[in-house]
Amino acid sequence: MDVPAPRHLNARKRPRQARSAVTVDAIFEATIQVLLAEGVHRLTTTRVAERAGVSVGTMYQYFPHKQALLYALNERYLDRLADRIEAVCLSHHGRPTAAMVAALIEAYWDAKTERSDVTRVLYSSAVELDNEALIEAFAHRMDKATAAMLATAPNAAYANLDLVNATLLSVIFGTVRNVFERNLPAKAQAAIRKQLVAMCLTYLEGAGG
Amino acid sequence: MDVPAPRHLNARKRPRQARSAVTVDAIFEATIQVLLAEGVHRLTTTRVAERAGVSVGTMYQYFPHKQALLYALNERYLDRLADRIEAVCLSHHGRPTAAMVAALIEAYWDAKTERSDVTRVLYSSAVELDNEALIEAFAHRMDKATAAMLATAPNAAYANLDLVNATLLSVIFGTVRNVFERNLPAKAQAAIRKQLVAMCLTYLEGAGG
DNA sequence: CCAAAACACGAATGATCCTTCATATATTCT
DNA sequence: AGAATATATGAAGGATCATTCGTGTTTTGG
Repeated sequence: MDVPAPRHLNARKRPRQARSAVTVDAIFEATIQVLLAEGVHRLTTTRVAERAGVSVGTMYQYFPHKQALLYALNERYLDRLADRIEAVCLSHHGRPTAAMVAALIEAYWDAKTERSDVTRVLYSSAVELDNEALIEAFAHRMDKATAAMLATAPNAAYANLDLVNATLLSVIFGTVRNVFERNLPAKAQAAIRKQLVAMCLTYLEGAGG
Repeated sequence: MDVPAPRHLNARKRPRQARSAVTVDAIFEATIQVLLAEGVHRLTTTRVAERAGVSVGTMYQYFPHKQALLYALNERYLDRLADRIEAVCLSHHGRPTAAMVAALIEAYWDAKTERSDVTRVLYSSAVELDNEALIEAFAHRMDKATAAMLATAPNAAYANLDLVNATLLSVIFGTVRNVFERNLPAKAQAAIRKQLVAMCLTYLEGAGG
C-alpha cells in the first residue's frame, strides 16, 4: 500500500543491514505461527519473539508496540494479495468478459482458500486494529485493476463502469468471505463458486459488457 | 438457535426470578455499551458489571466466564436477526420473485445497517469465539426460510433450488458485509444495493424463477 | 412466618502481559 | 584498527484482568 500508516503505527526504525531484514521477516512468520497455534488472545510479544528466535527487545526495535506489528503484518498480506490480483487482471486485458470474470474469481478465491487457516487468523488479528486505511488502499488498487481490465473487453460499452465495477468487487469479495466463514464442505464451495461466476457474467453482460 | 451450545459455554444457571432476568438483560446491554465505548480489548468483566449496575460476582452467577457471556450475546443477536428475516420471508410467500428478492435484501441490509456500530462490535466480539455452531444454526434457519419462500413464487421451477438458494444467500450476506466493512458513503452503499437487487433477480430468473 | 433457595456483593488472589532500559555484540565506514 | 552505528539481549517494572469465595440480602413456598 502506498498510503502512509497512522503515525502511531509506524515502525520505529527500518532495517538497514541484511541480518535485520531477516529478523523482521522471521518476526512476521513467527507471528503467523503463534496465531495459528495459539490464537489472537494468546499472541504475546514474548511468544512471538521466542518463536522467531530473537528477544523481545529486538522486536521492539522494529515495532513500537504490538499493534504496529499486527498492522505491518496485515499490510504485508494485503500488498501481496493485491500484487497477485493485479497480475491476473493485467494478463487478461483484451480477453472476453467471460474469461475475465472467471479468472478474477479464481484468483481471489484461490488466494483466500489455499491457506484458509492463515486467512482466518489474519482476519482475527485485524480486529481492533485501525486498519481502515489499509483496507481502503487495497480496495482502491483492486478497483483500478479490474476497471482497467473490464474497459479492454471486446464489445464492452458500460454505461457506468465505476458502479458496475464496484458492485462486482463487493459481490465477489463478500461472497468468498461468506462461503469461507461458513466453512462449507469443499464440494459445496465449488458449486457456489461456479454459480457465482455465472451470476457475475450475466450481470456484466446485462450491464453492457 | 435450537442447537446446544458447546458444554463449556453453557450458562452456570438460568434466571428463575424476575429480578435476575432483568439482571441478565442489563448485563447483555452493558456488554454492548462497553464494546462500543472501549472496544474488545478493554472489555473486562468488571467494566461490564459496573456498567450493568451489578457486581462481578453476580455476572459469574449466570456466565461461567467471559467467553460464555460473549457466546450468549451473539446467540441472542443472531436469534433476533433470524426472527426478523424469517418474518419477512413468510410475509412474501406467493409474491413475485422480484418482490421476494427486494424484500430479502432490504430486510438483511437494514438489520445490519441501522445500528452499524453495534453490528461492528458484535463481529469483533465473535472473533476467537467457538461460535461455528451459532453460525451454522443461523445459516440453516435462513436456508429454510428463503427456500420455502422461493418455492412459492408464481411460475417458479428451479432445477436445483438448494444450490440456487445457497448461492443467493452467500452472495447477499457476503456483499452486505463487504460493503459494510469498507464503510462506503451512504450514497455508494445505496447504489450498490440497488445493483445487487437487480443482479440477484436476474440470477433467479435465469435459474428458473 | 420461617426455612430454604435464589440472588447479590466485592476484596483478594494469582496469573499474564506489554514495554523499557542498561548492557553487550556485530557491522560498517574512514 | 578504531570510532560510529546498527543490532541484539532479557530481567524487571508496572499495570491489567479473570475468577473465586465467604458473606450478606431478598424472594419463594409451605
